[in-house]
Amino acid sequence: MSDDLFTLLHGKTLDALRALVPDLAPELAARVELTPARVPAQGDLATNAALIAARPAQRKPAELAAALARALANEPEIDAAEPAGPGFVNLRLRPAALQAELPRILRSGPRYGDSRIGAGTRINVEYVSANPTGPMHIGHCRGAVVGDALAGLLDKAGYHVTREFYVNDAGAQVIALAWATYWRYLQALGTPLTEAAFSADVPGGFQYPGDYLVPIGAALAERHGEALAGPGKTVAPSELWLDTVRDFAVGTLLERIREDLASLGVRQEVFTSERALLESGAVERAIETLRSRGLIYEGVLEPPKGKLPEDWEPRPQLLFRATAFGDDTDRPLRKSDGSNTYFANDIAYHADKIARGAQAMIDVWGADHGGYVPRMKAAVEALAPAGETLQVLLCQIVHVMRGGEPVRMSKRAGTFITLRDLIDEVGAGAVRFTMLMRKPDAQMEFDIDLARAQTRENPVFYVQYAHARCRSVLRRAEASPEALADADFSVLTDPAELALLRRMAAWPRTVEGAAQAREPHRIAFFLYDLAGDFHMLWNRGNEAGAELRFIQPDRPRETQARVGLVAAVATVLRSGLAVLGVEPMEEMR
RNA sequence: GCGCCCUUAGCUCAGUUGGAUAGAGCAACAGCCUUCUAAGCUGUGGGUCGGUGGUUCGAAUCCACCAGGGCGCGCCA
Repeated sequence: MSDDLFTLLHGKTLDALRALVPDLAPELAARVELTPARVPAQGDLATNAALIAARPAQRKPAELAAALARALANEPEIDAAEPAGPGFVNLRLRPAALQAELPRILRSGPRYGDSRIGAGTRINVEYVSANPTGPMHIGHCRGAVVGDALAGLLDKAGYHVTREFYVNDAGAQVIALAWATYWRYLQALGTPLTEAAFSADVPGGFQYPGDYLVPIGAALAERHGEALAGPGKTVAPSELWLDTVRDFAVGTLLERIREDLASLGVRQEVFTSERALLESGAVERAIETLRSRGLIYEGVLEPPKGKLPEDWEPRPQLLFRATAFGDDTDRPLRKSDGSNTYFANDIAYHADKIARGAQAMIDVWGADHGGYVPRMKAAVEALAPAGETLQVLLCQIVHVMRGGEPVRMSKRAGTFITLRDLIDEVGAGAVRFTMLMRKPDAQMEFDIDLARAQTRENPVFYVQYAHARCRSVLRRAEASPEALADADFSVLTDPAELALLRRMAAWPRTVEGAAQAREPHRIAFFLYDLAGDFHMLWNRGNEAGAELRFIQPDRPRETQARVGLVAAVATVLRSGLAVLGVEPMEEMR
């Protein structure tokens, strides 16, 4: 835990409660909360402690609350403690207690709000994990941003985070990619071959007609000349070229994906190749592990309820007993042609993550994979030698809006918006922040015009503007945060200043809550609120009389304290933006 | 037919894991610049938290049923 104001007072509340109710059960103590007051009339903080403990202590909540209030009122940080409502205790802090948070912020710098709730738990966050069959488009973007911000959040909360990308470079879709690239290669050699004519030769049907493979085909032609083609630059047997073309196309596209991700500020340190995993025999090993636990059998599944696939027929299959772990049905591991299902590969992949040391895993997926979650969690539960866990975050669909109209996208028609286009148009920071202003399990509209707007409507701008204003003051004041930490902050007594202090004091608590809930969007909302508090105080400095201007040459004591306050705001804003992976702006003119 | 997600102000959305009188922004109306960035700030109005029951000191939050929207439903990824 951090040693911030909230944590300190939460501890004191629990101590006071235990003094009144000595045999308080730990699970009840864990439910005791200290939360910011909803309305100013209730003071600064409120606790539900008496409500939680009243029943086991066989006391009336209001009476216990009164006793608790009397005890807490003696604490030096607390100005007043009063029982309220059905059994709450409202606490009013001494301004000094809030002011004391400022030196802590200024001395901690970007580490302010760091928490140890993660306790160094090795947690693997896997996100994006697109097929390397084309450029990143906007559909991949939300998962990339949410995963990356979640990783940043968990890192700040004291977890040992691994950021991972699973490269789906095995299976039918990369074969299809190889064929499409081969077509572009033949074209680069000068073979006049229409898509229709070529498609007839492609097993499983032609895919990936997009132009982005043209340069890759050309590069192959340059590197290999006619060596991969048949006589007269025609289609050669695939044994001759498939591996070469596939590896080259996948490698090239993956490199491009990494570049796109980097321009979004996403940097995963681990890229795991599905194909390498398969070639290592990992799938067989994982299945053997499950078999040794009696969780693998040969069986016939019930037909799915509702609409039946036309070619459905009962067939014995190699099955994983997912129902033993809460799934609706057992799940197949082998296809009818004898190859492994994607699920089988994924079991091996998660076993691999565990083998590499992951104690907890988070997968960020698109909502269309929702039906896959129970079986994957079942598999991890079945594998986990030491209780390793899997959580899956599903990101709902993003609808892109421009000029008030939905932007239609079709991969086939090549009208999808690439991630690169989006970043070029609105900027990486705005893309990230905007994506994080929604909880991931709700569908969202991404309004391109709004993300670019320079008004309060646009939260990114609003937060950046607050930071730029802070920096402007600090440039003028020419003071270092370290020196400001020694200022006399007792002059900060205006309600607007205290509100800002209260907000910043809630930062460590916000980090912990967001990390535990796996909800990075809470950080974005916190920053938006903090920026609002700051803009308000700023404008008070423009009022007649200007009592609250930060810099007042004839009042050095006030100036020192207020510039310290501004430095703290800048620090917390930077700290929050860093969690979200957004670069703070020094100036906006 | 079944499963998962969503439904909160005219619009876009929060709601601190069950807390007190449900909050922001936009839009509407009324104000604030000789000043540290007015790209900003202040105020006013606006609600049957989709519906009905239940659980308890207390429900937007948990449970059941219903309605609407989205996603998915042997061997695709």
